[in-house]
Amino acid sequence: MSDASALLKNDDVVYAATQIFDALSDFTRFQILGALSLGEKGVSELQEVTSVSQSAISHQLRLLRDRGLVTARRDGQRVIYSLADAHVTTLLNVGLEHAAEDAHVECV
Amino acid sequence: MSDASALLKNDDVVYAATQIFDALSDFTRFQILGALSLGEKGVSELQEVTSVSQSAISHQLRLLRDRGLVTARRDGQRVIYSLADAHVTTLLNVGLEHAAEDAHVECV
DNA sequence: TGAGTACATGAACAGTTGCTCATATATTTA
DNA sequence: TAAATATATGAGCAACTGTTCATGTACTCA
Repeated sequence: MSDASALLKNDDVVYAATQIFDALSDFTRFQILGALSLGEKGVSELQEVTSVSQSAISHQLRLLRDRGLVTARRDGQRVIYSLADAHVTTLLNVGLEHAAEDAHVECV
Repeated sequence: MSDASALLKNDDVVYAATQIFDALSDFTRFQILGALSLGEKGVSELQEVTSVSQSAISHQLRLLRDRGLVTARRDGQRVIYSLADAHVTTLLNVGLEHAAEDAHVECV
């Protein structure tokens, strides 16, 4: 249990935090991570969730992998992606909840 | 209490979430918000926390205000900024905690 | 009113981002 | 091995971002 005001003084921690938020700040990447939060998926399955090309998705997956948010394993011709850890799921959910409240979304 | 998988299907909510994360994805903005999480502050006080010009801070404060993350009130010559709601504090803390864990920061 | 202080704004620019297109690599099956 | 399928990569480009510089506005006090 760290104290936030102490962490704020550590520039490396602050920078690391901005990098996590940056990964979540793009629509395509958020869709990818959101889809993966429901279960591991191959690239072509992710393509059905987003509205961009296969190439664009691969580029974003590379970025997410480089930043440690997703992991990949090969399964035959396919490459299966998963979220790297529970942190990502937590952040996705917190962001979605708050966005939903701010936007006054009707709860169906 | 919303279900994340339902929110994921709502493009407006997803976009709103990315906008929140985007606001937190810049070093200067994160420093500003972090400072405000410890209490309201004027522009010149925020300048001591960051390493950029007064103009740059004002520009970022404008962005944060437009996105509803901070509020401002005038007090004489000064303009005092505060975090708009508890959501922002929560996200800051969650991001910092996770960044600290990922970075294996020593807990002093 | 005029000078001084605090903050905001517009223009301009270098650096970055996310995309598509074309092509390369890896794997399976005939 | 050749063709088909699945994914990755590099180049190139339009759009966006964060900054500084110069200047504008708002308020206070003498």
